[in-house]
Amino acid sequence: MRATWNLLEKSGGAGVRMSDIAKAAGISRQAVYLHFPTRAELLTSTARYMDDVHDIDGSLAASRAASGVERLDLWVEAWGNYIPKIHGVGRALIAMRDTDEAAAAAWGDRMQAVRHGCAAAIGALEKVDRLKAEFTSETATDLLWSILSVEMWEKLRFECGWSQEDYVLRMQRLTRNSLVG
Amino acid sequence: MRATWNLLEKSGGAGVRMSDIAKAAGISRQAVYLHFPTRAELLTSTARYMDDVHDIDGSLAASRAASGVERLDLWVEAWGNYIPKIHGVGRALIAMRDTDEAAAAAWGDRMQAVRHGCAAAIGALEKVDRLKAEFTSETATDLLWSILSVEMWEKLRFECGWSQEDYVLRMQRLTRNSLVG
DNA sequence: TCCTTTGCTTGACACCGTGTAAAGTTGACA
DNA sequence: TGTCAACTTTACACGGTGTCAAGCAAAGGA
Repeated sequence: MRATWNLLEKSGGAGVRMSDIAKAAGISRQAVYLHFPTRAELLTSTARYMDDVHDIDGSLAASRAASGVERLDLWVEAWGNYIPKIHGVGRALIAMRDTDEAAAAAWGDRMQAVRHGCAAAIGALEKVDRLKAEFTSETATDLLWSILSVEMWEKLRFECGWSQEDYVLRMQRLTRNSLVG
Repeated sequence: MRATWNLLEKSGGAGVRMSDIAKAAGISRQAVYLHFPTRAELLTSTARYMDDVHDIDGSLAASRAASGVERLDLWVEAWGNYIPKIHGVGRALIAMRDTDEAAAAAWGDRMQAVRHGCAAAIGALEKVDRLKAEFTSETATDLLWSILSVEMWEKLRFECGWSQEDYVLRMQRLTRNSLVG
């Protein structure tokens, strides 16, 4: 899993074959299949492993503790800064989605978890009556979740050349401007 | 190209093979290669063909004629309503990006054209001094372009279940709230 | 010491989809 | 009658995933 992680990180998630991973791990290609039945399984296991190492729960603690607009800000920051860490695996999983049912499900699950984070931030906003009137909590969550998607991050970071700091700052402003009333 | 179009439209852009297209067109798989050297070439030709049929220039005329905030609104509407028409081909091209250089370039080109549309809308906003002070025209264009990306449309339309009307309306509000001062 | 288990190795192969190649058919047109 | 263009069928190369089988080496218990 560490080999997978390394390769995906440096390649940005594309063009990493099972044989590359095996070579990097110092074992034969077949040996990889002794541990992980499919490529999708290897990727999702690696993702879980990365969550462990990065202590995702810990890094989201600050945002969970806050409330109202501050909570939104902290959530955007926390998740926004987590994206680059998982980006390699994410990209690989996203690429497999079209052809591989298991990959689609795995990535869908992870994104559903992110959606819960978004819903919680929106909930906090509603609690202090600062959610713009035009939104239901549902649609606001949809919007926040889409804005904070990995795809959008990729576009802004790589195609537009934004720095990570810029990204977080501007996403905080964007979400505040569009959701907070 | 019509066969390609049909298939990609009904499949949402995934899982359409050269042989499927050939069958749908009523010719052999090899005959397809007599007309289009590669899959990427077929897809991009189809995209151009669709632009022709849809008269993309015509449908953008209204937004080009307007100015200021109205121009932004009309641009969001025009492009937002064009996305579903090209979505099938777009998805297929996006999926090929990781492995196929030509597909990446073709899709990049098309998106660059969209970016010009975004830049023009931002320019119109600047001309009447309504672009929020926090933005350069560059970063505002980046943001508008990313918000109006096909990926974001997919997410809102399919994963969040928004209707096309909702999508356009809410994107108009979002862009106004976040860009117009 | 022998036997078994565990974790690997090598090598071969099936499947899929893209793309290439070659030889043959059909119909239009000069 | 001959030629050309569009197409057909058949076959194959390639790359990547996943499967299968036989074998090997080290650890550990009886």
